[in-house]
Amino acid sequence: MATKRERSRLSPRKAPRQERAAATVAILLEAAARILERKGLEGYNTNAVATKAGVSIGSLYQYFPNKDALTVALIERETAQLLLDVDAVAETTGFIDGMRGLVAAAVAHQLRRPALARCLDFEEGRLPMRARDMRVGARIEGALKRCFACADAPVLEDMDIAAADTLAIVRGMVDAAGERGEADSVALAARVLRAVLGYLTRS
Amino acid sequence: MATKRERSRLSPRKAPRQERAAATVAILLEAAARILERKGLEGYNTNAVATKAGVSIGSLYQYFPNKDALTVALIERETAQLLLDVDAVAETTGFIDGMRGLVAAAVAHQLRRPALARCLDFEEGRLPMRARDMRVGARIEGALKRCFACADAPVLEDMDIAAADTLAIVRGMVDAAGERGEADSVALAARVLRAVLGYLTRS
DNA sequence: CCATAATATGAGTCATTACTCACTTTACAT
DNA sequence: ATGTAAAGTGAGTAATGACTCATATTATGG
Repeated sequence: MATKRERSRLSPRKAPRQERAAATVAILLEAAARILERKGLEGYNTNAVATKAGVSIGSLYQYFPNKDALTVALIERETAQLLLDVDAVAETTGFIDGMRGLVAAAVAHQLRRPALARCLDFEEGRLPMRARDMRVGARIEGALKRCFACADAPVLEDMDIAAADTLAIVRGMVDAAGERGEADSVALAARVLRAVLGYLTRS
Repeated sequence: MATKRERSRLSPRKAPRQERAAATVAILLEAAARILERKGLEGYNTNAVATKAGVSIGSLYQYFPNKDALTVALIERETAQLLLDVDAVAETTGFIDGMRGLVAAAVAHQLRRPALARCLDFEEGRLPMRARDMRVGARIEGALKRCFACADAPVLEDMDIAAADTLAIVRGMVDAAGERGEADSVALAARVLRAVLGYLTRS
């Protein structure tokens, strides 16, 4: 971590106008992802990203004003599908089905690229991301609370705490599973659902 | 992260012989802890640690051959009490009491210095620590499995998976609680125990 | 074609940081 | 007292890594 210069801008420097530029941005993001999952935060630096992308360091800084902006863009790319899945659960009616859907979405997300997800989770905690409401965790908590409001949901003392705990259980379990290389998402989702329902329904 | 030199030695360079030296080592470790919990991994560097400790950088390297060795020593200092507590549970007889004891130990550990524990957890995953068996997680899993073997324990399909999942649930919940500043360890321990027992006893 | 904007390049700059070493100071044993 | 080993010092070294900028190449509209 050399140079602690401006780190205020987190949004992209400029949008790519031509298809060529869009491709460059995509390649840069994928290179960043690969480095993070292979070398971890330790080996994650902009020079390495540019090299791995086969793009000059100057091009990287055409689109991202600084390293954190690149990280944020990657977080957004990685969580896009998860957020779609989470929002889709809003359509579901019923407590159990809702919970099953949310758990399945979280498991699928984390098992897609476990090491990457873990690094980005850590970075998200450090970055001054835009409004808390936009953060992935907060949006999942919102979906959880909607499930808790279903007619067939168990009675809960404090929905906020229940949502936070549920999210923590899911994150903890899928994170650990990803780390030890577990790949069977069906079995994992079943166990996570068991833990979550056990927590929520136990008197 | 400048210089990627020798990082093989993880044990202290030499033991302090005089009381003065032992004090210096202790001060260095505490300075490292404070920096980690205030500035995170980002601001954690040996020069800063030495300065905060009011000790010269040279002295730091008298006792720690490299930065990782310092981190490892800090991990050992921080987890010492936890491991004592975990081993003490071995005396307990009975499944429920054993689980209660383990959960209480984990909660107490993480709430002691939440931000620090989180950083060290992350670092432990990266460091080539001595034998897996020595790692904190592995030792807790061992204690869990001993609980699972109690006569009054629920029947479990796969103890290894159950232990790993249980540890993940505990870690996830206490980690999240620490992050959002929850301080009531009794309430937290109760909820964690509920989650764990819910997971283990649900058919 | 040509003008202009968009995109791409990469050597170079400068701050940061892990770590060394020649040296001084302090404590202890005899 | 004094020799010796332990402890402490901090300026300095070299590597690293974020980021700039002058310049070159490519695309697009007229």
